[in-house]
Amino acid sequence: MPDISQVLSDTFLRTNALDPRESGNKTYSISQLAKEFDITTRAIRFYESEGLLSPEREGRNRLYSQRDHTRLKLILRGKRLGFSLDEIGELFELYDSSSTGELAQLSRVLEKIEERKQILKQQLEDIQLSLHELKEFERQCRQRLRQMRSNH
Amino acid sequence: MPDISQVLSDTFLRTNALDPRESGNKTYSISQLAKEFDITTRAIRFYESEGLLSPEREGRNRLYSQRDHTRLKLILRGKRLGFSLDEIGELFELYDSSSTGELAQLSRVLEKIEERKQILKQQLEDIQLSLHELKEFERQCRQRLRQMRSNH
DNA sequence: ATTGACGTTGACGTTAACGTCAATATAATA
DNA sequence: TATTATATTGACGTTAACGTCAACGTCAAT
Repeated sequence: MPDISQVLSDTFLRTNALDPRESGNKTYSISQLAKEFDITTRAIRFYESEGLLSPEREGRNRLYSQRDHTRLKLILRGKRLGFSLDEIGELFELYDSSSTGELAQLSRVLEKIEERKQILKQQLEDIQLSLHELKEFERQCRQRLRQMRSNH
Repeated sequence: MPDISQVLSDTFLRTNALDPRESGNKTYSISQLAKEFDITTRAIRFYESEGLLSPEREGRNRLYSQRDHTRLKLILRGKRLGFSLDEIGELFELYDSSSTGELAQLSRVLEKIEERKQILKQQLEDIQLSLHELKEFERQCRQRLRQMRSNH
C-alpha cells in the first residue's frame, strides 16, 4: 500500500525521516538555520511551540534534519503568501493526514486545495492589476520628468 | 502647470474633489460603504483615524464621496496584497505629494514604485510556484482515488 | 411617546507573531 | 581559569487591526 506522502514533489514534505545521525543526512543547529533564512532563533523556537517543527534533541539542544529544513522553507514561503501560522499548520496536517490513505481525508484535502487555489488566483489577479497600475503610473511620472526638462 | 494627479488612471485617486452636495457626485453613508465592501463600520472609522480616509461631515455624520469610495477600494486591495495600513498610507501620501510637482518627490515616488514592484514580482513568483505545486498535489490525489476505486 | 434604525465618540479587549529580557547550562578557546 | 559563543527555558512586552461594549444623539414610523 503506497504512501501518498512518498509520491509528493521533492519541494514538499518528506515523511518517515530516519535518525539524522545514523543516516548520512545533513543536520543543522538552530543558529545555522537562523542565519541561512535570515530569521531569529526565537522565531524558530516559536514555530516549534506552535507545532510547525519538531526537531530531534542532542541532549538539550535541538538538532534539525533535512525535513525540518524543508518545513522551515515552506513556513516562510507560506508567510510570504500571507498565510497565518495556523493555516500553515493546517496545510501540514493535511499533507500528513493524507498519508493514512483514508478516502474521506483525501476529499477534504482536495477541498482545501481548491480553497487555497481560489485565494491564490484572486491574489494573482490583484497583483497583476497592481503591477499594471504601477507601470502606468511610472510611465506618467517619466513623461512628466521629460516635460520638465524640455521646459528648461 | 498640469497636475500629475489629474492624469492618473481612473482606478487611482481623484484629487481636487468638489463639495459632494453642490456637484452632482454620488455620495455614500458609512453603512452603505460597509455593506458594499462587506466590512464593519468600525473598520471604516478606524481607517479614518489612521488617516486613510477623510470624509466630509453633514452635521455630525460622515458623508463619503466618490474619492473616498475609490480610496476604500484601494485600501482593501492593498490589504489583500499583504500591505499594512501604514504602507497603504505611505502610498497615498506618495500619490498626493507627487501633485506638488516637485522633482525630488518624483524620483522618490519612482523609487517606491520600484520597491513595490520588486515585492509584487516576488509574490507573483511565490504564488505561481505554489499554484503549480498545489496542482501537482491535486493530480496525485486524484490518481490515488482512481487506484482505490479500481481496486474495489 | 416610544420603538427602531442609524449615527456618534470613547475606551478597553483581543489575537498573532514574535521581541526582549533574565537566569542558566555547556563546550571550546585564550 | 576566565572568557566567549552557543545553547536552553520561562515570562513579560509589543504592535497591528480591528472587535466589543457603553453611553448617547437624531430622525421617521407606529
